[in-house]
Amino acid sequence: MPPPTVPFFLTSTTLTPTTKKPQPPPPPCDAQAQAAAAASQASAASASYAARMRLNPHLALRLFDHLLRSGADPDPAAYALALASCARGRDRAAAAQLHAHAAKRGVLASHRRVRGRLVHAYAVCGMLPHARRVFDGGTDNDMFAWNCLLRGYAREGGDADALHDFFARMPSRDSISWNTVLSWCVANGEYGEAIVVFREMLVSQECQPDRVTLVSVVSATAYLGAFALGLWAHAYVIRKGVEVDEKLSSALINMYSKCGFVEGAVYVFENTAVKMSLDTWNAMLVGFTANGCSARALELFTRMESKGLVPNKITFNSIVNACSHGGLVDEGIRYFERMSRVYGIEPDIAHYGCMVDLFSRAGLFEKAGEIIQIMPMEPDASMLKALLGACRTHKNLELGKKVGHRLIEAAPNDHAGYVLLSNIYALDGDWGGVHKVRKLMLDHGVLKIPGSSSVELNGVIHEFISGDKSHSRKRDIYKMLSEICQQLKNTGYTPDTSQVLLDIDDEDVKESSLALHSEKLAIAFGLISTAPGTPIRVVNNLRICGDCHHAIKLLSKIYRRSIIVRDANRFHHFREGSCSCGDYWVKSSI
DNA sequence: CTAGGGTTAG
Repeated sequence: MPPPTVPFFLTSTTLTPTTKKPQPPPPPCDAQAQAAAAASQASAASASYAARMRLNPHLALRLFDHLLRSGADPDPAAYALALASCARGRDRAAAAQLHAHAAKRGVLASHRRVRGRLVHAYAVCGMLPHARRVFDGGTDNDMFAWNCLLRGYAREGGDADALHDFFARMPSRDSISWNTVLSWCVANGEYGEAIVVFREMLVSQECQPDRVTLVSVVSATAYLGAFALGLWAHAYVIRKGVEVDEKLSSALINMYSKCGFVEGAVYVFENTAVKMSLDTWNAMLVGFTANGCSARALELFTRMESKGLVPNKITFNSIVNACSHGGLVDEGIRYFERMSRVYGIEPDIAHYGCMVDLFSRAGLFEKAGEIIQIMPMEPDASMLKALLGACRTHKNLELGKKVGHRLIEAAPNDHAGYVLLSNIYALDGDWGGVHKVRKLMLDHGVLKIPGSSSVELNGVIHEFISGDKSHSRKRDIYKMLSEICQQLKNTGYTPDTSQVLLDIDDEDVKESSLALHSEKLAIAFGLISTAPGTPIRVVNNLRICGDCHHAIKLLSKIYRRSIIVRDANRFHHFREGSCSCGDYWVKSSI
């Protein structure tokens, strides 16, 4: 809801509510009379209206306006309450007006609580320079003001250096200060940094980490796929008796899911004593879906409904995707229809995208086309990507070429369209087409993203890129790699060079470029640095390529290891020569 | 009831 451009308390002379939906509890039945009463009793009375003012920001500002109009001299508490309302209603203009009043009456200089609230209001309204000026006008700022300003620096689009600088200059930091920085790290993709900051927090001994701290830390380990760190964080929670509420339990479920350890997620889900929110259920559902446990996802959905929980958009997105993954076309249609019929949720583009994915993955391209026809919006790039991927899998070359060109038009800077389209031409044996696409890609200045894979060992993350020679154990790794290649050849495996899209004519070079894919390097490293039988967990930045997928299936059998690869968006649990994805998610190399 | 919390397919 956009904030009104002019504050109510300066423009309106009546007290007719302008908000369509007053927040519960309802506003007082006779607001006008109360406001008049408030005005007549002047500042002494303002505190007695505190409770009511807190409930409704707009009313609070109107009451304050009446105080001013009556010529009263509002006390600091009245300013503080009115400013809190500005903060809640994100009312920039009102904050500025109150600032002017408070400054004129000298309240600002003498009352740090008023100053703190003003810093707060400006910070949450995205007016950092204003917040800074008010803050700098005081000499006795409290932790509240410091933390509010810190939050202002941590806002979206803020300057990271300025944030860190301000944090470092704080005279002292409490858990809220640390948590503000940690959540900034997670929100800005600085997951490794989050771990570093958390370590600094522990070392500083300034304060105890709490459940909010742990949400950020656990989430960072989830993104990194840093399983040992994630386990350590969960152990820390248990050891220190950190309270696990529904947000922390969701984060833990998410962490175990994103590390490919579904049973860990289930453990947290089933054993968390707190009342679980819909988000907790959704986290578990997403965990099952991403790990290819379609049947368990469907069961969980049934359990949700029998408990009387009301599923939301995310629930349906996830459940339709579980159907898509499991090839359960009819069930997917049923859930999609149930969403709007039973729960009144209008499908958004993501839901239509899931349906296109569901149909096209199953080879039902006419059905996928119907969805695109009936939906009230234009297909987006991700929908075209799903469709195009399926065209490749099902060798629907004619449709694939059309969709491919459309995708490149829609997302010219995304390498996915070029890669998929050139795969389609390659399948058709149309090498001229392949080269044209490659040229198009170069013309647009689109770069291939280098593949990278990481393995965690004793809490340290070892990252490899294709053909990487920088690791300290590179000699051992490459020795292992050539042993691996030999073992693979003994089983009759031949490298699948058909979709290597480099401009390479020499088959040998193509083969060796495949052999040096980052996931193979990571697995070679995993095999030589962990005890026999230990599962190897690999985190990939891209989708796994078809050749690696085939090779890793064999390796899991040859070396009797379970190998868990987290891809750009899914998991592959390799065990005894097969993969949990049922070969449904394999993509070509790039 | 003064500040800090993640999650949605491909």
